[in-house]
Amino acid sequence: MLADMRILVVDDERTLARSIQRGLVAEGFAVDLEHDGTAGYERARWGDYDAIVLDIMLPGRNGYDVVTALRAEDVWTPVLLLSAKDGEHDVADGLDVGADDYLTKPFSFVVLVARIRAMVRRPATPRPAVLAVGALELDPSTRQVRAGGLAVDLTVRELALLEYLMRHHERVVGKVELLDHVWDGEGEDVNVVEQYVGYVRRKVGRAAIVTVRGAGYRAVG
Amino acid sequence: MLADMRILVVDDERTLARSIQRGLVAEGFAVDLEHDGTAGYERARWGDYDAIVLDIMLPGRNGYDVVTALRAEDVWTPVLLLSAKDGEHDVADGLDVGADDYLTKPFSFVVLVARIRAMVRRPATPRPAVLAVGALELDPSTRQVRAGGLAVDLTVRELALLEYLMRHHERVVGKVELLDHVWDGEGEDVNVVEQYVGYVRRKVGRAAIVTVRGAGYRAVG
DNA sequence: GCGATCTCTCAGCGTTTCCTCAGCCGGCGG
DNA sequence: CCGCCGGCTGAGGAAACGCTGAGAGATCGC
Repeated sequence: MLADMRILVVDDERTLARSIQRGLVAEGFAVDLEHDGTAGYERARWGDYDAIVLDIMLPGRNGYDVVTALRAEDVWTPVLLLSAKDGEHDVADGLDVGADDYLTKPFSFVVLVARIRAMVRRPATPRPAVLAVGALELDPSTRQVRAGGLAVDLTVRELALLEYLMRHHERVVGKVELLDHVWDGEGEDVNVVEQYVGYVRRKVGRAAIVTVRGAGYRAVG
Repeated sequence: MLADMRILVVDDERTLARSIQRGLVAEGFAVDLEHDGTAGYERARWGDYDAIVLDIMLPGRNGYDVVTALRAEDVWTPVLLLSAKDGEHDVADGLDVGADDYLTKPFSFVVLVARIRAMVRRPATPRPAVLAVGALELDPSTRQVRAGGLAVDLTVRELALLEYLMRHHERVVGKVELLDHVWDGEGEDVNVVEQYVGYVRRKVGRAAIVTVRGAGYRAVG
């Protein structure tokens, strides 16, 4: 079952990288090492791996960057991020950006293996290039938005807001959550969110975003 | 964000359990203690916790056993296992059986807290998407409720009440218990509960919630 | 430097929601 | 038969919630 599972490990702490490699090899994986972001990215892009273990803090380009770039290049190899800190935002951001899982250092080796196995087992869900919810379409790469076929112009904030709502349209998204992810500020007033929901509604149509009183908003197109 | 995070700690080493409790309380969690597997299981099953810290070696039933039983009962509260030995296999077994994370004793308290936070944050274990009791369906993520197929609109309080009743539909739920869990207030009047049961009944149908005189309510759909 | 654009704060408004109060109903025990 | 207790519900005021117009800084291009 593990025959021919190829894993790329990108971490600049060479001792740690080595020991991860040794451990994974003992588990039957074929493991390649890389020690900086740029090289890691190139290798991940062409290397045909089954999984990538990626440190966030890296020389060259950081982990988020590498994942974003890979996903933009249509490389959907499962990525497990290694994070030195355990602040909430970096983890959430990593997952947002297209990583599949994460671990906080220091981590247990057994857990690492379990996570990798789970990740590989689980069918990779390539994110579609453009988001579509009902009559709404949003292409993150070109920043173009169409509502019911016709193009609308959104400012940066408006777009970020709509994109987040569309990425999570299957559930109700709370205002504080939006504040966290779209405004990445802490002590702000949720009224900004309301104001911007208003702006977006005026541009894409009132019905595209429904208010769920006491809970938040939901994109329905 | 930590407001109202309830944690159950099950460990037969009372000194250790106490000190974990003290530490977690200082971190802003509400913590209950239990010292053997059987009691721990019962409490975990009914207690509506946000996370469970569970020793593997326990009198009564062991940790694996408890997790397995909980998962079988459809309780998906995140579980962190505490293992005394650090052979790898027992840990892997624990994760296989449905635990979310584990720590080997002795562990650092900071790590424990970080793991708990991570566990609670991430929807690791698949919680079944919708609750269903008789003709009632409730989807917590979209906050949608259907009674006999047709959608009904509930306010925040009404929804919380119905959700609690549905999550515990196999037994009668007392008014004071509802006051505790749905209103998280102390010295309130149970009349609020009666009032809201009335509201919900009007919306989802009179028969969905039966009154058990002198005892409380029960969701039957 | 100056206007245009964008972002965010503030205050006010109408509406919904929440909770309290008080009266009502109905079963049950005396 | 009557009174009591537990449960139910209509009414209404207070508070919370969500939306929006106005406008002040900030930023950017010209």
